Amino acid sequence: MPARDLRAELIAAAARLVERAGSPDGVSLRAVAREAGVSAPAVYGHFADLGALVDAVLDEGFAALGAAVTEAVDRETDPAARLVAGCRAYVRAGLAAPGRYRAMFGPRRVAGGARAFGLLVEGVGACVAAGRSGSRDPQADANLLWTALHGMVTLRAAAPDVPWPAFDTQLAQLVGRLALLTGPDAAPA
Amino acid sequence: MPARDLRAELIAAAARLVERAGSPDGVSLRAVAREAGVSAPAVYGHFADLGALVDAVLDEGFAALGAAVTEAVDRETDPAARLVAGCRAYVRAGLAAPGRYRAMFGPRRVAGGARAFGLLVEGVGACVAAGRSGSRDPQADANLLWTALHGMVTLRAAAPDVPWPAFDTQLAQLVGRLALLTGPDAAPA
DNA sequence: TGTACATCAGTGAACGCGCGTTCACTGATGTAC
DNA sequence: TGTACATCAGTGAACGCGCGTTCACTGATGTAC
Repeated sequence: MPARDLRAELIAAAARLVERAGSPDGVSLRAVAREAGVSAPAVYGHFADLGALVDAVLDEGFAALGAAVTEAVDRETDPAARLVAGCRAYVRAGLAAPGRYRAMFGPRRVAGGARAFGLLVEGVGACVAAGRSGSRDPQADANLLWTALHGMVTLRAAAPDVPWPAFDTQLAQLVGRLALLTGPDAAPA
Repeated sequence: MPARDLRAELIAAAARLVERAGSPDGVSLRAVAREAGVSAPAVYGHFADLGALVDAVLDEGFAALGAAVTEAVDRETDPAARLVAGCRAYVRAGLAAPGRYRAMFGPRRVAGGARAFGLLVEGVGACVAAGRSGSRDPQADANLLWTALHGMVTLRAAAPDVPWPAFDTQLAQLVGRLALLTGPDAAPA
């Protein structure tokens, strides 16, 4: 193991700047090097250019998002509870690094989001199979759900001063109504 | 009336660049001047600096969004139809200039969004009063709705290549389920 | 109507700055003998 | 163990560029007489 892993340090430094800027623009290679305490040309030893470095930051973001959701889902057994837990983890993970999340779903990129969507389709499908959801089109309803979760992350991040409704309540209502859950996890009112 | 209204032309040019960049960063004063066919110092005759010019672009965006929603709502009489029409207009207007919409809800700013939210609360309240919605908390449900509409704009804009469900169907389902509509505009499945 | 002048929106040149990228270099680490 | 050398990650100086902003200017438009 080397004394330091400059590649990882550069990604971490760039992630901090992306987080601050909420956008890949406005992050400069020189600023990343400065943040990492290293000269600017040192970056070229690890990344072809600034674009590759930012790509690495966003890829890591998608990996973290997927891991958070998977981990949360795996902690539950009941299909509806799994769906709710996964959705909660998605929004929480997004809001834990809202600037990076925003950049992940900015112009170009996004490809990594498809994995999260796949998990949602599965989750809704499992609820239907268990008789816990009235969905007649799990794919379409998972789409509604993803749309709403994405909105929850980005709108709360954009306006942190607004007195938003309680997080868990709002999340449970979105999932309950859009995934047409029945039983204990339904949240009609 | 002057031969040309450079102020308006600068706002229009800046709006084009914001649209292209999807972010206020990455738009430079010199680029705006170039786009407007004018020298860079000419900008200072109309705006204090680049920030003020971008602010004008975003303010105009909020005004356009509000006008589109109001106009659509005014074309309907039935409360549920008004709500659906207003929501549809919101998403359509956002997707008509997704880069600008994204910038409007980026770091700082957003204040203009409160007006749209107010219209939504009114709309849900009117449905409740007319017995067309089962909502027991119109404010909270309007919040859910705004969250979902915002997600619909930003997620579709971020991933235009994804085969999204049909626009009107998806919109009607979101509104029907989140505003708890009953009757012809309900969209349970 | 014709001339002299004031106004003022927009210009072109210039400034200092941070940027991405290149290049020859340095100096620490590891290997060969 | 000790010395000579190869490797190679990171440095510092330099380049050309687009940026925001300033300044004195120009030249068209409108007014006064």
